[in-house]
Amino acid sequence: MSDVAEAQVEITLPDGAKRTYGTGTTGAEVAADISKSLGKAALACRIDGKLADLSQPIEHDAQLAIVTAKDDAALELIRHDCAHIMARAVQELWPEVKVTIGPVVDNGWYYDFDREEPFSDEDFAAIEKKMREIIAKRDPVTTEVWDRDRAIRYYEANNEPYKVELVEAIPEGEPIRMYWHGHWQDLCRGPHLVHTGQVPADAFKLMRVAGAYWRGDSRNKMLQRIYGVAFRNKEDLKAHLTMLEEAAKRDHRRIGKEMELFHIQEEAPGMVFWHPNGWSIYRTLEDYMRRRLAKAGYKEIRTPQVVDRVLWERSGHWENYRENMFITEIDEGSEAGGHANQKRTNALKPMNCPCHVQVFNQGLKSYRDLPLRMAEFGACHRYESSGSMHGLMRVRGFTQDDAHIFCTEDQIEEETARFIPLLASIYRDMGFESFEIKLSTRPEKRAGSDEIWDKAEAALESAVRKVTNDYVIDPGEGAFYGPKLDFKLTDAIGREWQCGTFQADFVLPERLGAEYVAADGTKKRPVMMHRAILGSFERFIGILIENCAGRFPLWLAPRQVVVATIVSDADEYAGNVLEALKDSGLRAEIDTRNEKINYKVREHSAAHVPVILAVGRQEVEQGTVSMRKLGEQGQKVMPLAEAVAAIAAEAVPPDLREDG
RNA sequence: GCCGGCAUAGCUCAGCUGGUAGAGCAUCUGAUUUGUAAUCAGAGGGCCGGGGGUUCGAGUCCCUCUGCCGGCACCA
Repeated sequence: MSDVAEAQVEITLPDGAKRTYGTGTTGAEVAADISKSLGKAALACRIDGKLADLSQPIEHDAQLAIVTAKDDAALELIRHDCAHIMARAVQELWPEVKVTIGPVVDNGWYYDFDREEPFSDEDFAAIEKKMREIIAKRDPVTTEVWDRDRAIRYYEANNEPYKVELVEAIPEGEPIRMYWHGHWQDLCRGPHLVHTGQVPADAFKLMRVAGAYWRGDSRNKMLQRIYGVAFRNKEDLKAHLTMLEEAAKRDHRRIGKEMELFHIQEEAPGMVFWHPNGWSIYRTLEDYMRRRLAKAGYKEIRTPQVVDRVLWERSGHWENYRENMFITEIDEGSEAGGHANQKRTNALKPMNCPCHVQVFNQGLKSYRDLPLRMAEFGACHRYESSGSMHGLMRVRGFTQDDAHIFCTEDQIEEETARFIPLLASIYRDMGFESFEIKLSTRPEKRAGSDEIWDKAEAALESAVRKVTNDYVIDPGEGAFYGPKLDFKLTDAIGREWQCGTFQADFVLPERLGAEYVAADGTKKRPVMMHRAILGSFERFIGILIENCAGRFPLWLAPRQVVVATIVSDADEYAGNVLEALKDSGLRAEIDTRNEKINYKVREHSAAHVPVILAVGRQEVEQGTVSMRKLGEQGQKVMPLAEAVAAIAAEAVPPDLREDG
């Protein structure tokens, strides 16, 4: 032991400087040694790149970096300590509450508690106050590594059953780290700040309380989760709260109401009533997709929405998906006098694939027909659980931009390679520049031989690589019937949405007996590729609304132009302007109300109308219009024909533009 | 489905500890003919989400159903 005590470690700092200390020195000591101010500012450290407590002894030569408030890691530390400080505050206020886990999440943290009484908004104020008291105390944060039995006994003695479970779950060989924030104790991986006073007292806020299952399993008890946000300083917190307000303003449910796009009502939860403005967007989008798919070699079809259970039994949906299906039962034959009350059970289709196989199965298919790309704007219904519905984003009745590609195993790669650029181009046209690709590979429980999985996974991956090396693999996350690619796009405020998908299926063609005649004259099974780009029209329009905050690009805007009169003497001329716009295929409306032009401009601008053409006496005399574009200050007076041509040119859908 | 919250005029919301409803915007009517983000005046408008209960009396308290909101779970 004495050898060790005398031994020295060489510490290399980020600027390359080397310093020598006794073995077991700590980051705190080194920081204080470098300078008094650094010693004070130090929050934590990195030992050989790994974030660690300042109090952690350094036993070997190491790279050491001191983490201060400027460091990116500081935020995470602050949030993590907030979680502990909040848990301590809660237990000081209500000692009977049992603590569980409290990780850092985007912008803040949460902590799950087991408490009989629900937390109320009033409780939040009390908890925040208590947290500030704890911060003001500047209680030191200390840590020890305990052995498992001791930790378990400790938590049993303290009546913290969840902590006992957590300790038991820590894998052999991993340290069981106990932390104290002052007198209050928690099990934690760490690292933590040096003392509670390093958390800014004015830069955190408790946001909301929500239910959450213990360990995320719905069979377990529901706990109460308190979410909070924390930042380096008051200004950042304020900026974040402002950002949340801005995000709320682009909520598609709110904009949908304001712009009269759609509504949903109690008698049809999760089903959309599209209003004229919303339906205009929908149809414009559908027309666009129809052109894109036709150009990409897809044949559009249409299949029934109500189908006998027999088909669902054959496809496997009856067994695996029934609880998500709308089922109808009707009496047949009772009136005809035959067998009374024969029941026939149908289901509303939750997916289009079985129907598409039926179309494929009509007539004998040759290998020369493959790949066969069968597209449908398929109206589907799924009985989604009541708690999962959300505006247009998660509904029970929706229409997919669905297609199935029937092909040979050898064609999977080529079809994948065709699909990805099509998807990218469509996303770009919709205003989304970037997206992520995820490859999900074979799960434990699966159908199909290893050979075919090997082949399909390799085909998907190789096709992706032709486009980009920027993709992630999610092992074991594939469907039981085949591997898949998922595509996630990023919207204007940085949120990600999974829309596109490209999935191989080895099972359904088998179950529904799809086959083709191969070149050698034998019958073979095709592989089926399920694929969608938008996902569903409903959800995608929801995403579009939030992405542009209701200010649609001209080609998608439901009302492209409003002609607004300044004086009633201009009414007749305004009518002519309207006709000219409509003749050019533009969606235009006229506003001859007895209101000031200020009023009209304000109202139509608020409604996100892209172009307002104001006409007064001057315009009538000169045959001009005064054009005002949304988002721009001021206006331009120009001859009517010129204005119409300019607007019409801008309103051409992106796939039909000359400049491509 | 689970936990918590919410449901009042077309919209956004107020209505304290129970005493048969109120504002702004919108709508309608009238005046005003107006030059680029709100002209003025007046009027109409509500089974207070549905059902049940407590009470002399319920928008307000209790139970229940439905829907919505925030999460969680789900999303072969």
